[in-house]
Amino acid sequence: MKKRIRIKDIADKAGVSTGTVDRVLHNRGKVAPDVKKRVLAVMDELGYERNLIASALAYNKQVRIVALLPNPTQDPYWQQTTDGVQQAIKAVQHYGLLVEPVYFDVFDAKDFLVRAKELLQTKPQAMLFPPLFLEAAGWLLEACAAAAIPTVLINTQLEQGKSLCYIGQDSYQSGVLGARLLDFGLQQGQTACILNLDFQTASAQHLHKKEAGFRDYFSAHPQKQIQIIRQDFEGFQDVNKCLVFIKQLLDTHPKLAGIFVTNSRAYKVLECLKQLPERNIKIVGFDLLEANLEHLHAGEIHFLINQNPVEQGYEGVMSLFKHLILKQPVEPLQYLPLDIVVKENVDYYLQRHATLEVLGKTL
Amino acid sequence: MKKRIRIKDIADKAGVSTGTVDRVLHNRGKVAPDVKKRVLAVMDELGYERNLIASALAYNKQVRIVALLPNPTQDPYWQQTTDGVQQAIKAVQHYGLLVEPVYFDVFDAKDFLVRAKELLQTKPQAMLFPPLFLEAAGWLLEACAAAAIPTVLINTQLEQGKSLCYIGQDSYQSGVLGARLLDFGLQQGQTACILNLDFQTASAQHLHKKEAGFRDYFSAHPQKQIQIIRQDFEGFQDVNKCLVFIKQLLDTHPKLAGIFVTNSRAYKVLECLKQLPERNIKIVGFDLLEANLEHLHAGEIHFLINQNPVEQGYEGVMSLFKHLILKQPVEPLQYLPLDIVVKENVDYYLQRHATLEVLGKTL
DNA sequence: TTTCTTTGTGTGTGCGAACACACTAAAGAT
DNA sequence: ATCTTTAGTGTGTTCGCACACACAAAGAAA
Repeated sequence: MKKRIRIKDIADKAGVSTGTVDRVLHNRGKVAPDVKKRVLAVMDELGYERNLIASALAYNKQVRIVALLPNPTQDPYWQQTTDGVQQAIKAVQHYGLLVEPVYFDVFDAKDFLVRAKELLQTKPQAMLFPPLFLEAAGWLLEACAAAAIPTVLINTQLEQGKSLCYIGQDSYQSGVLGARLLDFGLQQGQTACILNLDFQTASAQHLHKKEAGFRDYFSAHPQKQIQIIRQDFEGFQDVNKCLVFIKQLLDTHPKLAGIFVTNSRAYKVLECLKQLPERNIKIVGFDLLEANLEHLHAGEIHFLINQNPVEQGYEGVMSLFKHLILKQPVEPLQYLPLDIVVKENVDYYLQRHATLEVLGKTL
Repeated sequence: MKKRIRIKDIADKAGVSTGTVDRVLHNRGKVAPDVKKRVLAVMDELGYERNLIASALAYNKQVRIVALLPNPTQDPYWQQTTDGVQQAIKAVQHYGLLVEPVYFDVFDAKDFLVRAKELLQTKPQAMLFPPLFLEAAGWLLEACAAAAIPTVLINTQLEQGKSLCYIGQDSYQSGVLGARLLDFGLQQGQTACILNLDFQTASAQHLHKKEAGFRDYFSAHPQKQIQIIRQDFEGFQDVNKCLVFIKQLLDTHPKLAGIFVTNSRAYKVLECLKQLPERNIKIVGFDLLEANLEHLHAGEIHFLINQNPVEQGYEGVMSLFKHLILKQPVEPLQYLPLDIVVKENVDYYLQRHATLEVLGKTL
C-alpha cells in the first residue's frame, strides 16, 4: 500500500495541529492566511487524499433527502425507477443518508407542485426528481436553488446549471438509435410511425428530441425512402379507444411497417395489434417492463431500448450520497447507456437489476 | 436513519463483552458453546449488520494479491482488461489491497505456468487470472486451492467450484446473440461463417461454446436456410497470410454473406476485405477496440458485441476487495451483459469506461 | 499443594477524520 | 484599568469495529 498521507502528517510537516489542517480542509475559516497557505502547500506537496472511509465514519451526521417520484402504481416504468431508489435506500440508510420517497400523480402537474411545496417546508437537504412538468419543475429548481438545496434530476434532461447533476438517457440519440433499429426491419418505400403514447404536457420536449433524432437518422439514410409520420395519442389507458386509434392508423397508412413507440408503452400497441387482422409491423420500444418482455420473447417486439430506469433511481440517490456524505465531486452529466435489448441478451440486463450492489457500488 | 445495531448493543443484550461478540462474529473460537449460541440469537433478533465503513477502517491490514494477465502489448483486447484492473488498483490501493499485475505471453502456455509458479512462491493472498490455457490454468487452480489462495477467474469460464467467482460473458449465449445479429443482414440461402482467429490451444472450449450457440440459433430459425461454415485461422498476425486466407474463403464460398468473428479481431478481417474486390459481407464481431470502432463508424462492421473487458478487470479486482477487505459475500457467477453496440450507441459505452468510479462503486 | 496449561472473557488501544471545546493573545469597549 | 470579544490554534472525544493483551477460572501434570 502506498503510504497514505494523513491529516496528522500534514500537520506535523506544516508545524500546526490537526485541528488547523481540518479547518483548512473544510474551509471553516479562522485560519491565518499565511498558515492556510502553508498548509495547502504541504497538502499539495505530500499529495493528500481524504480517506473516504475514515471520513464517512467520523462524519456522523444524519442527512435527510427527498425523492419526489411519479406514483409507481400508475406506470410500471416508474415502478422500476422506484425500485432503483429503494435499493439505493437500503444501501445508504445506515451511513447517514435518510431518503424519503414521496409520490405525485404522473398525470397532474398541480399535484407535483403541491407535493413539492409541502416538501420544501420540511427543509430536506437535497431533492431528487424527474422534471416531467416543465414549468413546475422549473419553479421547483428555482426554489431549491434559493434555499441552497442541491437537486438531482433524472429521466428528463433540462439545461444544466441549476442542478447538481442529470442522470438519464440522451433523448435525441435514443431517437437516432430507435430509427437505426427500426430500419433493419423496413423495406424500400415503407412507412414508419413515431408514436407518442403520452400526454402532451408531460415530457413534451423530451419526446420532441426523440422525434428529431429519429427523423435525422432517416434524413441521413434516404436510400430506402422511408416515409415518416408522427402520431400523438393520449387515450392509451382506454383499451377500446386505443384499438380504434390503432386500427385507423393502420387503415390510413397501408404501407406502415414500423412503429417507434417513444416511451415504455409499446405493449399497449401490441395489445391492439393482436386483435386486428395480422400485419407484419416491426415495433421498437423502450424499457424492460414485464409487459414488454412478454412481447419481446414472443418476437412481436423487434427491439427494446433500455433507458435503465432502475439505474436512474439508484444512481440518482448514490450521486447524492457521494455529494453529501462522501463529499466527492459528482459528474454533472451522467448519460446512461442506451442498451439494445433483444430476446437473446435480455437476461443479463434483468440480472443486473437484481444485483445492484450495496457497499459494492460506492466505496 | 434506522438506528443501527452495533456490536456493543449485542454485547449488552447478551450479557457479554464486545470482545466475545467479536470472536463470535469472526469465528475466532474460544467462546463457550452456549454463549456463542446466545450471542448469535441476539444478533439474529436485533438484525445486526456489520458497519462496513467502521469495519474497513479498523481492519488495518495490508493484503497483497496478484493479477496474472496476458501481456497487454500483444493484444488490444487485453489492454482493455488491464485498464480495468489499473482503475481498480487506484480505487483500492489506499484501503489495504495491494494489487500486483504480472503479465504472461498470451500465446505461450508455458510462460503462463512459469509466471504462475514464481508468483506462488511469493504467497499472494489471492489471485486473479483468465484461464486461457486449460491445463495450465487447471494446475494453477489446484495449486491455489491447496495453498488456500482464493482465485477469481475472468474472461473464460471453467466449471465452478474451484474458484471464488467467475466474471465474464456467457460464451454460449454470445454465440446465439451473434447469430441473431448476423441474421439481420442475411438473405435466404446465403452462407454464414464462424471465424476463429485464434490459436486452437488458447480458449478452445470457449470458442466451441460460441460456435454451439451460433449454430443452435440457426437450427432454431431454419426459415432462411442459412448455411453455416466454420473456419479456424491461426496466422492472423501476418497480414499476407491473412489476405490469402480470406481471399480463398471468399472464393470457395460464393454465397458467403456474413462472418461472425468469435473474438475481438474483426478488424483483421476488414483489413483484408478492403484489399479485395468489394463484396457485401456483414460482419459481427466483439469488443470496442479502437480498430474495431473505426470500422463500426465506417459502417463496415455490422454489430459489435461488447464483452466488457474493462469491467471484467475492474470487477474482478473489486470482487477480491469485497472478499478480502470488506469481507462481504461475493456472487460466484457474474455474467456481464452482452451489450449490442452500433454506431448510434457506442459513445455511452466508451464514456462508461472513462468513469468507472472509485469509492463510488464499492461502498 | 504447587505450577503450568487451557479455555473463556473482558479491557484497552488504534484506525483517520470531524468537530466540539478550551485556550491564548490581541484588539476593542466601557 | 478592567472586561468583553474574536481571530487563531491546539486538545480531546467520538464514530464502530478489529485485534492484541490481560486476566480469571478450571483442569491437568508435577
